[in-house]
Amino acid sequence: MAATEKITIMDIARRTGLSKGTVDRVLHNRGEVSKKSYAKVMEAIQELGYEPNVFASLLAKGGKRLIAVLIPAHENGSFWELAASGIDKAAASVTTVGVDIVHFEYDQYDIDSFRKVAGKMLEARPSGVVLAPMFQGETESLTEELTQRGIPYCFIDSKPDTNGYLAYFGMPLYKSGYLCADQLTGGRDVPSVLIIRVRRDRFSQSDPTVNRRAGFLDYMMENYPECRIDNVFIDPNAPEETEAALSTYFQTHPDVHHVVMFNSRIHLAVPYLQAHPDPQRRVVGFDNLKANMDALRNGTVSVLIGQRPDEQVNLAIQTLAEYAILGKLPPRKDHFMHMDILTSYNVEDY
Amino acid sequence: MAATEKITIMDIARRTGLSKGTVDRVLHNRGEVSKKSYAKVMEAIQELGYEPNVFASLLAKGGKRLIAVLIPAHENGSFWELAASGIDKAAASVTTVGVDIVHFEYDQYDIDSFRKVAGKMLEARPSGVVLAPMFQGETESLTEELTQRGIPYCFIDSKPDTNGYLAYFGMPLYKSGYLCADQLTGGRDVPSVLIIRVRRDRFSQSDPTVNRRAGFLDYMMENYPECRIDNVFIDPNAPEETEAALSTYFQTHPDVHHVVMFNSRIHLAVPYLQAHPDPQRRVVGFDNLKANMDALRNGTVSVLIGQRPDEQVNLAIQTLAEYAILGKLPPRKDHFMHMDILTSYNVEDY
DNA sequence: ATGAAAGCGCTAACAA
DNA sequence: TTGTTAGCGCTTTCAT
Repeated sequence: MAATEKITIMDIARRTGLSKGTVDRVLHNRGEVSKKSYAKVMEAIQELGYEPNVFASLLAKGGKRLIAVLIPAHENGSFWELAASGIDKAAASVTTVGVDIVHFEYDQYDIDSFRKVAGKMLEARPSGVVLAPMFQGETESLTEELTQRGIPYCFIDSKPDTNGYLAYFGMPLYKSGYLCADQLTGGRDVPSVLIIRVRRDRFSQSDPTVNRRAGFLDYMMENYPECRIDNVFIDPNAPEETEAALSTYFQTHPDVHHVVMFNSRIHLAVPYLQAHPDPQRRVVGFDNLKANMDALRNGTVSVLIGQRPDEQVNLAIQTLAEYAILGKLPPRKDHFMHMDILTSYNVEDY
Repeated sequence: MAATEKITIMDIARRTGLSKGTVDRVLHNRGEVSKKSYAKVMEAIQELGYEPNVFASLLAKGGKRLIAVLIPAHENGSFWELAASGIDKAAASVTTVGVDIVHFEYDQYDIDSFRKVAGKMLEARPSGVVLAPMFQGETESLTEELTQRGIPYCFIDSKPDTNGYLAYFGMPLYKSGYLCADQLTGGRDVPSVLIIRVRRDRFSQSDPTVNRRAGFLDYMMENYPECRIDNVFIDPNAPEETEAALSTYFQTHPDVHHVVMFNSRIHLAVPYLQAHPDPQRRVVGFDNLKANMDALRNGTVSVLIGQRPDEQVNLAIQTLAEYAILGKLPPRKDHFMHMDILTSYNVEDY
């Protein structure tokens, strides 16, 4: 696997009758080299099978590279807090190879904050950036800017329909809805299902869960077309209202035992569900927020589908680091992460 | 997060009035240093917050470090083939920091082959070794030898009751049996269960699945004590016999719809099961062998519990590499991996 | 357009 | 026991 591993720029300098300096110049295309010398060097590189020594290069260059992570601010116990936690993990491993990570946060409901923070981020002149596409238009102009500056970037969580990104790490959304339906029904006919939704999402430009919902509904349509599917909308900022909404619903629909939520907020329904137990009930939600996992443990939630957001940012950072430092391209662009099925029996080691 | 990042051994040499050489000596505990100087250097390191520059170190050292992986030979489509596949993954990332990986294989049913291969492995003078403890006694003497030579080692898959290892990566076996039972029953009472076992395991000194079986039986005892549990033994090398055994069993027990196997060989039962479908049947097995995953896809197996053996060896190698190169100790010794629940709906991105 | 030379921070062999 | 020194392979001025 390892080559003879001895050819240095000195070897190729000698071979071409040029100097280390010139060789270096062609190696980095920094002009100031005659066509002739350029060709000679290139040839020698080929023939000798020269491979640069990363350590020497990095040592000589000195300094550090910067990788920026641009994601929504993490309110406590939110999905993005999980994602942010992947930063430290990545930091630990890339810091040893001379790259630092800066974390930029914006308000995911405020496009201006995104613009502002994105600007700040650019000023830091990062060698790579990890980002989650929240505002479509703004994301587009940002990536254009990045492309212009030759700064590579990775998407996590979801990705737009563009193509200039270095890599993407996320869950296959449509399939996650399908999986969710299967876990909810347990593969058995079910007469009715309640979908709890966050009111805001109803009008949100880009509801990240639409694809997931589509997958869910398709599964139901294909397997249990008779199943009745209800929707209840709640407000994440008004717990009492949530309780009231669910209460009202279940009073008129005591026969509904299957409950599902497509975003990471199933924990919002937990207080009501826990206060009104139903031995026949089955509840499925998404993402391993602490509150969700607690609900799994105490039995209020049956199954959680997880996507390791921390691992997503970790991988994105690693990919960027390898590219920025070693010029190593990832084997493929799109990385659909495995969907983890969590129950009370395997949640502990997650 | 990033310190001023400028302190070199030269700084600490000046600070202590000693020379680079001496500082280097204490940095690497290579004796030849007076207690006094040692203390001074250590203090300066603390105060200045010195952190070695990996690149410079690696550049100066030159050459490569070696990490050896010592696991059973991987017959095609076996569990150990999966583990072995983690080697390449790890290789790709550690090779850039100057470490090579050598893979040693032995016959897991032949203790002599283990001895022989272990000897060869030692001759390669690795800086670290990854191993799966198959033969208890031999493993013990090998680890003693490694300790003597100051070579760190990690266990994967399972681990003995010793303590000198750098880290361990594996599935929590007892809990995996518990989880398995829950997936098999779907949390509903079940009148009877068939456990398929490999005959050889019956007398095998160290059946890796005993703990798993214990977890399974405990779950059943606690939740469905009335459930009848049958065992059928099969021979992995005699497919017709397997078919016959299952056939005989199901002829006399047509009412049994729940089937489970605790090792990675559920695929051995697939031909029979597929030929004799039962819409009520539920089958649970372990490990993501290709044949098992195919059975998941075609519906013969309902659930597979996976432990990412490739990830286990990858992590073990990474840990060893970090330790061997950077002297970085892992945050903890024992790493119980998450148990993945695989169904036909989430098997694709695994 | 090209060459010479001074490091980058650390290791290791040799002196002292 | 300690200090000195010559690299490791590459980058980057600064002359030429």
